[in-house]
Amino acid sequence: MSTIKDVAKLAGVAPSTVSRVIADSPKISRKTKERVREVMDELGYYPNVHARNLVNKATNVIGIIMPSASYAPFQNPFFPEVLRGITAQANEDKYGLYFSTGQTEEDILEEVKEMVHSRRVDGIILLYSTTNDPIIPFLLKEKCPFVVIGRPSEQYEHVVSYVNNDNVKAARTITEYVLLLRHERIGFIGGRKDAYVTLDHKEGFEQALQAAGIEINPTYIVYHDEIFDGGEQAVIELMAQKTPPTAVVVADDLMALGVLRMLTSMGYRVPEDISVVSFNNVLMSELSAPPLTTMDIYIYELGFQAASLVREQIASPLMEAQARIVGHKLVRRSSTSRRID
Amino acid sequence: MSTIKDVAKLAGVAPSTVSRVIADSPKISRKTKERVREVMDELGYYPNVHARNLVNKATNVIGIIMPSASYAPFQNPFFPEVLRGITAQANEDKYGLYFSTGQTEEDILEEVKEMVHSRRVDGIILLYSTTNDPIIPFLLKEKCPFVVIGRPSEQYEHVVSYVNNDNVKAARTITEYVLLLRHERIGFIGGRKDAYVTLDHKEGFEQALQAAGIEINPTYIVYHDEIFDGGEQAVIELMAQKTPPTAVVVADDLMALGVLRMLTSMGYRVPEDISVVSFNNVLMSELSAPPLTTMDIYIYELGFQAASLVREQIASPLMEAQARIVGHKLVRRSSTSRRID
DNA sequence: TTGTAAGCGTTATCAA
DNA sequence: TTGATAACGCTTACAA
Repeated sequence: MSTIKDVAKLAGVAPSTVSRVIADSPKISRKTKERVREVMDELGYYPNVHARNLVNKATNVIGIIMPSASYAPFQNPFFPEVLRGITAQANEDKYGLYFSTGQTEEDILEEVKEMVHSRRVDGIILLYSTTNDPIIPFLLKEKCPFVVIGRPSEQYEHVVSYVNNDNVKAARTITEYVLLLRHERIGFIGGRKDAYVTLDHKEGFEQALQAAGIEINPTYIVYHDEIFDGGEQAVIELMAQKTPPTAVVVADDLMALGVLRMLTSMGYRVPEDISVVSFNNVLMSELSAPPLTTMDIYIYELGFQAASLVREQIASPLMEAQARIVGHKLVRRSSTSRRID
Repeated sequence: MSTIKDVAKLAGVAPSTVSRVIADSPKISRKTKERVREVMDELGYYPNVHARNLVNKATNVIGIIMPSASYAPFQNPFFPEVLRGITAQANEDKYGLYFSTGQTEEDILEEVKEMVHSRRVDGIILLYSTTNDPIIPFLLKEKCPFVVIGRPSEQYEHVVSYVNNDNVKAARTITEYVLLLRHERIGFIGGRKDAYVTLDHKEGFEQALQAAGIEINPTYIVYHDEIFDGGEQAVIELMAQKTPPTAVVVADDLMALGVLRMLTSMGYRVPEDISVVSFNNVLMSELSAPPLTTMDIYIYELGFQAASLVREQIASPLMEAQARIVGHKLVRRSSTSRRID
């Protein structure tokens, strides 16, 4: 494995000259550059990243923090899709990606500390957002550039950068759609209770009901973490009531598949007996029976924007925090119909 | 940000002593260790990984190579699941994960070269295996420890380590199952033609037919890359024939969902009119209508074993190549039934 | 335009 | 058991 010195010697120049050629410094003559480059090719020379990072105090690597494995994560196509967006932009920017492997929340916090203190990464993308996440204050304290996908607590709203959907609005809209279909008894199946997306969905859901003058029935509101089983559980809770809902708003497409399955097994027909809507528009939502009416939130774009925002944060560390809101779009399919009495 | 020198000064020892404390060298007195550790805590000291990697010539990082985005990748739950296995084992072993971001095959080869030459990683896991992949000879030439998930070409069989299923056997078994259900006209929908898993599936499929004394009908064998659409396309090709098959063996659960959908839209009933089997047993295969009979290949285990194998390769570079075969298991559900004429 | 030399934060060798 | 000191491979003043 050759070093900069080998190249220098063979090219008959000083190591610093080779370094300048690598950086494509304008102060080096074309002739020298050519000669040095030839030698580099000949030797198959690649700069040692560690030596380079050591002096540069930068790594060109972004740390990607996954939620703890205990929480829905990799099973849900949300993550692969957001990663696809991040990957595309990172590749564009010549950034590398370093992944957290922690299985528990404590693990992950430790990993983040290590990433930052050991200078493993120049910036971080958090793929989730929950209340009271100790990682956010930590990153803030360390002045490490980072972006959260989702949103921080109100407390940090103006100091941390994030990429999010307007989940309140999205939930409000999808609920309004259900209301327009003449449904009045509408259930809400939220995700993990400490995720901001859940809180925001609930807020939008309630706004829609209130605006329609419909009283909020707390027994119609349930929460579940687990991806399919959660949906199935939730259906039991909702449908066991004396006057069950005629429509449900579900946190996530995958959970909605669980809902569909349980409903079907109970003998309900969707959408004739009960309408189902959800969020995310992952591929699967189109293939279910019936295909789901769902809110597309442009997951790929969330990832793409997060990567581009973290690049900006790294480039200008003094830049103030920035929020980017990605759009959403209702995709009408066949899991919803007008209520008939 | 404090360095080893700061710690040394504050603790009243030499930097080399601090280094020994970090390594928990037995030659350092307990008293000194305690004092140094206190100071490290006080200062919030973390070793700089680049300085360390520079002298150690090791990184404790594994490179993960995804297939090019043009090939089915992230959409398919196979990848998240295999990653989950890798992550779990890597975390255990205190290895970090560095991801490729390349979008094209050339991109990816370049990235691999950079990873290896720049000493970014100690070893590599290839998440796919295709014929004529230039990455394998490259890694071999560089003597970089690596493991492929899937298998290398026969040419390299004894020199590269891999973790695979016995895909020939698995395909043979699932085909035999279909044969036992009295089907004789059986279609085969393979995946990407240059993937070894496809070749092996086909081999097993044909073995089963031959053993049953059934002639192989080339018009019953089709290939498709794209995940759902491929399944749908394939159905058209297969069912448009004068005597269409009464059962199909599909490369992948997701593709099978496409198959199911197209079949349904054409008015065929599954399994009454036509039986469908596939491979992988991803979560979704249980939720389809009807739930799929599929071959579980223990994807998580593939990832887990790959990570543990690459660790071994890194630890003993002279160790000879090793193959690990993960089991498989037929999961009978409702997409198959006895042929009735 | 190029070369010399110091320094980035570690670890390891050799003395003490 | 501990301390000096020389690497590791690169970048960047500062000189030339």
